[in-house]
Amino acid sequence: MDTPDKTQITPSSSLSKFEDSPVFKYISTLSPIELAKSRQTDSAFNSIAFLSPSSLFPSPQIGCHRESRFSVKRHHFLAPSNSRVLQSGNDSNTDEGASEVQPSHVYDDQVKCDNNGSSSRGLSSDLLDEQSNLAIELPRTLKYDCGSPDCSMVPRDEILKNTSVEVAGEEGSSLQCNKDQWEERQQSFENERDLRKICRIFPSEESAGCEWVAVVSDVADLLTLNSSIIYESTEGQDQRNADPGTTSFASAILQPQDDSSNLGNAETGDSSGSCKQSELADPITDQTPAILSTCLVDKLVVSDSGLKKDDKEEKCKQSCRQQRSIRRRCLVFEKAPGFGLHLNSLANTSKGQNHLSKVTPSPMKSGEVPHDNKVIVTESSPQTPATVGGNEADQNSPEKKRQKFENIDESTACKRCNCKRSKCLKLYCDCFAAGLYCIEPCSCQDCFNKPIHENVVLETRRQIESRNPLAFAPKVIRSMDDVSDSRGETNKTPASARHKRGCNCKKSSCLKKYCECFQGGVGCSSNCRCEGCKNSFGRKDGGDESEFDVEALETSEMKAPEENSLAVVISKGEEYQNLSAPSTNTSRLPFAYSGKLLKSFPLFVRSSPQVCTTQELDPSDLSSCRPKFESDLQAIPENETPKVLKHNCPPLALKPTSPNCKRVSPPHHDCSSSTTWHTRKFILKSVPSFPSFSPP
DNA sequence: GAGTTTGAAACT
DNA sequence: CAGTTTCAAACTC
Repeated sequence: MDTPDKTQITPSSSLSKFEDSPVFKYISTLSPIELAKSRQTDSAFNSIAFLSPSSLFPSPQIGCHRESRFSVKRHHFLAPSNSRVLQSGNDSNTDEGASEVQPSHVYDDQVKCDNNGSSSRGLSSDLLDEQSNLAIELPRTLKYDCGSPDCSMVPRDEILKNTSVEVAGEEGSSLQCNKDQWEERQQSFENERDLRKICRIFPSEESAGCEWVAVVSDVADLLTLNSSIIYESTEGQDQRNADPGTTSFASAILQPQDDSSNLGNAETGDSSGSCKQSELADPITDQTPAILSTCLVDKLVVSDSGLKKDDKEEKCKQSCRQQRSIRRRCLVFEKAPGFGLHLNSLANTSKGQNHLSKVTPSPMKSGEVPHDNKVIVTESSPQTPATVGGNEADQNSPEKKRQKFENIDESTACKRCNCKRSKCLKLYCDCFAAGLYCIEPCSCQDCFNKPIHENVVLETRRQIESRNPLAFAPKVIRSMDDVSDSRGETNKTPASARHKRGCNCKKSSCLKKYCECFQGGVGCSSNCRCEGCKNSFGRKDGGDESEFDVEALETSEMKAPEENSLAVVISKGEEYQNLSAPSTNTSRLPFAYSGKLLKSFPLFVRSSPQVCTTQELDPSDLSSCRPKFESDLQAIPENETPKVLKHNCPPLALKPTSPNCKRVSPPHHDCSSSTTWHTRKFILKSVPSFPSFSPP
């Protein structure tokens, strides 16, 4: 994407080639406007390669962080339009944009000729690869288009028009059409025809933003999983190339650094440009809630910005110099019935997320929800660029990975798999089970759970779900009424959570993490077939909260210390309602929460409304946190699970991981008493609130 | 770090 | 559905 060659390609050179072509000559005979024509094609290319970036992220949040780059973008997209006035080469920015665009536009023409205006679905992944950069950029540019109710912005119109021309694929001859439409644009910028074309192409739904995702997903065959890839500049391109067409747009957006060095420098010509990109980190963070709201009905966006303001600039520069980027994992689930995502992985992030605490989680608005079946999970690796930057040489080394993994786990509770024989295509693999691609921190071997093997992953998931439709469903669920399960039996764990299927422990007495119930921080239930259950969170045989004395909690804590923090996160419930409310239009299995990977996906989750943020809690507050009790939220009657999954926001099984949260209070009271809750608790609408932690 | 234990997942 | 095998995490030394 950021191949150095692009910058070397001067607009004049590529342009001259194109102008020398017979086609161009022919076209030029049709109109006196020549240069504009070629540029127009460039824009068209962008459009065709990435159908509806404009619609992709209608929500303002995305736009926010892209905004800083808007000027750059306008050069890319407006310059062509203006090129009829501008001379190429006059503006370095324009040059930059032209250099990037032009090579592809020729290709675009070829594609159009071949496909005769076919939609981007017909585009090969290779094309997308080549244009991935543009794909990232275009949506950013177009954020204004889709995000703004006001269409008055000239740049937007221009962009839309440019986009519409080629994207619509309605022209028999794209070039001819381009010319014609371009002339029309010349005559009137208010012409909405093109815009309406866009609208046809990208249904103007509130969730239109997701159309873009859908488009990408089409190429990716329903599911686009973008792993957050920590790559170096030399590897980054390879990596990107290795992920044909699957580069998550969302991922890219959430991760401006990817092209910061590219575009940022393009605009400014120096490192400062990239720094501007880095400054986007906060905006990105701020956007998180919005992103969540946009994608979260049954979509969870988990991402983080790895940069802190304090070090932001310097880290930015450093990262720019090193040309390092962290690509956030991004999962985009299209309408793939039965595809669920384990959000297990979402927990564990107490640290390093403070910056997110500043973010005011925005309850998801139904209108902000993109298409129903899209799930966008952007996982951000907790590592900051600086952190990442340390691992240049041996990232592939298993030991290095493990070390890194462990470091990550410590600092950010991010854990990845270590599969050796399953190819990470079985539920053994935590990553796979969580619906996530394996990424660099993983120590897996022969891993197929990567975007490059997307089809394999998808097919495997289908197979697994064909066997067990709930295979990717949450494993730990919270009781609806705090006390009753689907059969009316009483579950009285403090968190009212139970492992959906129950454990089958024989030797561990459900006191070790071998036990999924214990691991999930929930008590055993009648669903369990365990023997000698001594689950400190609640025994199968009726042990309940009464057993939750401090001693028991501490015991459990010591055995599963990492799970405590999340409990804090999940407390206070109003927003969970918010979370669940919009999900009514979801039709896909929710994220699945096995609980194992909760440690893995720290950061952004907290910023989301669904997942309470603990950022603002003092460590002391954490001490009053409940342990795992609440690590799983939603009570889903066993036989009703599918229904619930459809109509409710996916329960978030959050596995606390903070090592810091060493102290755990008895379930009933303490949390409230000692803690000023800045966090939210997650409670389903229909689910009574957690027992009040507040003093009576 | 290597080896063992454990129980879920997968297989038969 | 039950029994067995495979697998990777958890755990121990």
